[in-house]
Amino acid sequence: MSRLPEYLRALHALAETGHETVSSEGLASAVGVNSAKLRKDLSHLGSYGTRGVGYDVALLIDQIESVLGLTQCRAVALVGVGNLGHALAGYDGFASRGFRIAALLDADPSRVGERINGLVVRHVDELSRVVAEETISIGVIATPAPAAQAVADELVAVGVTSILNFAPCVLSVPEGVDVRKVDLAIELQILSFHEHRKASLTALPATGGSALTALPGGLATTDTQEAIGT
Amino acid sequence: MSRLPEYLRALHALAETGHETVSSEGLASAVGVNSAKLRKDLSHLGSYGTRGVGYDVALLIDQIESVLGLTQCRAVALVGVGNLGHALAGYDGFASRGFRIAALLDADPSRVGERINGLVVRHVDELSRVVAEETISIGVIATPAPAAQAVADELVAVGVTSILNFAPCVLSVPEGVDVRKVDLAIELQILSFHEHRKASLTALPATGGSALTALPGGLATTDTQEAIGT
DNA sequence: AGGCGCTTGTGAAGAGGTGCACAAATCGCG
DNA sequence: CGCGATTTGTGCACCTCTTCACAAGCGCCT
Ligand SMILES: NC(=O)c1ccc[n+]([C@@H]2O[C@H](COP(=O)([O-])OP(=O)(O)OC[C@H]3O[C@@H](n4cnc5c(N)ncnc54)[C@H](O)[C@@H]3O)[C@@H](O)[C@H]2O)c1
Ligand SMILES: NC(=O)c1ccc[n+]([C@@H]2O[C@H](COP(=O)([O-])OP(=O)(O)OC[C@H]3O[C@@H](n4cnc5c(N)ncnc54)[C@H](O)[C@@H]3O)[C@@H](O)[C@H]2O)c1
Repeated sequence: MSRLPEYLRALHALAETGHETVSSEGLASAVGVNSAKLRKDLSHLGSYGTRGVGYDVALLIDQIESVLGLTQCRAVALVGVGNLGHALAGYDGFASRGFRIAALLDADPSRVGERINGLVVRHVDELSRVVAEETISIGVIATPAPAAQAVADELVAVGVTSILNFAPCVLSVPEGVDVRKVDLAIELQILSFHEHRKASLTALPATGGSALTALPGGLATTDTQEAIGT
Repeated sequence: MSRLPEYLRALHALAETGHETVSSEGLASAVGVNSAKLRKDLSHLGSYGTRGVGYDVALLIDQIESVLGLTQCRAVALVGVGNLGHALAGYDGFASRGFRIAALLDADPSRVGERINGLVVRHVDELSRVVAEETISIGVIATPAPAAQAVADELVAVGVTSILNFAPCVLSVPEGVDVRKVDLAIELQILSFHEHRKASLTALPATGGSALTALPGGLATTDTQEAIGT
């Protein structure tokens, strides 16, 4: 389930504020989901709640981390240390979430050798050597779109089976390889769509505007978080 | 539909390579979705295809952009010009997708005045003035998590009704305000989950591992793109 | 020990998305 | 002009995800 990481984040926050147990209601409202859904999700990984009491925060964290395979730190290789790659390499928030940036790779010779956050940028040709040194389990692509497919192919070739892609393009990968993409422009466009719909609804409350703006309520934009709390 | 932006991106790519029309099959495979689903999506915004021929690329681009409200460039305000904010501010890929970064805001006085990509960083207190100058339709939060809620409140207070949040936390906003979040650690954790599942499946092909790893096939991790093409 | 309030876990109903398969429509060509 | 090839648009069945509602279980208080 893709919601498990969100539960995990909320649980860590609760643990830090001293809570030892949470009710499904409490955790659900912290994450912004229905409490029944949360209970059903949690029940899929076994029964770790106590009726009448709730869930043991620490125990649940362990359980979720175990299911997510975060029991030990996972090493990720970052390919493309440009604008965005620099930000990612300099980000210290991954460590606490179970990840360690183990290698920085770039094709630009003038970038190779640069030191960022204690890591030296290496040439992308060294990829196979890097993978041999470290047990890389995830590759992150932060190169321009035209180079992304080639980089993905290289990652797959050296045995990486999970890729996070920031380039705005679709990657072709063999079966068994997982790709997730983050495209900020798409996020903005989805917001733009809602903005557009809100605007035309207030402008023409009765008649309705174009075909789509007249559609019922909230359509289906994945992962939105609309109107939580006050 | 959250797939519309993806279609749009693929259509732009097709337009650049000279295609004047596309069949649903062609476009679907470029995006990595079922062709029937694509046709159904497209039929929701009216009939703009010609049977026996396909869809007119240019016309379809116009239609989708119109539905998404991208007919004119939308102005976005970026709050938090740190590590990640710099990368976003320096990114030139938004313009071609319908967005213009119109303002950079930060709370740190030592950052105020800095010039990035032709824009001057202004103090976050000037937010209301900035919104008055420009018609800001989207706010982007790239501050540390503890500051994110306060920034969101300020954005809402000055009339912003769409927010893209990079801070790893849940935002509370009043009804009518849309929030989308991008949490890279969550993306990595979802990949980690699949990685973990793949590992335990190959290790114990018959017995199956823990409760969850024994679940059927592909679970439900939103937005994955698994094994497309070869 | 017994009862009471609270919370989990889950069956069942509902809603929505997905994909197949096919009729309707259009184009090109003989 | 008619026919076949091609492709759209969609009815229908299926399936997953969501949500409600409630029984079962647990702890605490009397
Ligand atoms: N910067 C952002 O805020 C932002 C936002 C959204 C999307 N993106 C996307 O992220 C990607 C990177 O953006 P950026 O702004 O960092 O671009 P950039 O041009 O600053 O950096 C790209 C880096 O990739 C390296 N590179 C190019 N080809 C390579 C190859 N074959 N192997 C290894 N490295 C290679 C380049 O040397 C460069 O250092 C782009 O696809 C962009 O569309 C960036
Ligand atoms: N850098 C990354 O690659 C990365 C990756 C994933 C998530 N994030 C998240 O993005 C956010 C920003 O990350 P970062 O690395 O850029 O952090 P950063 O510390 O480098 O930058 C944060 C910026 O926000 C400013 N700020 C703080 N409080 C503010 C306020 N109230 N109003 C306006 N500005 C304020 C700070 O002055 C600073 O310039 C964080 O929440 C982080 O968790 C970053």
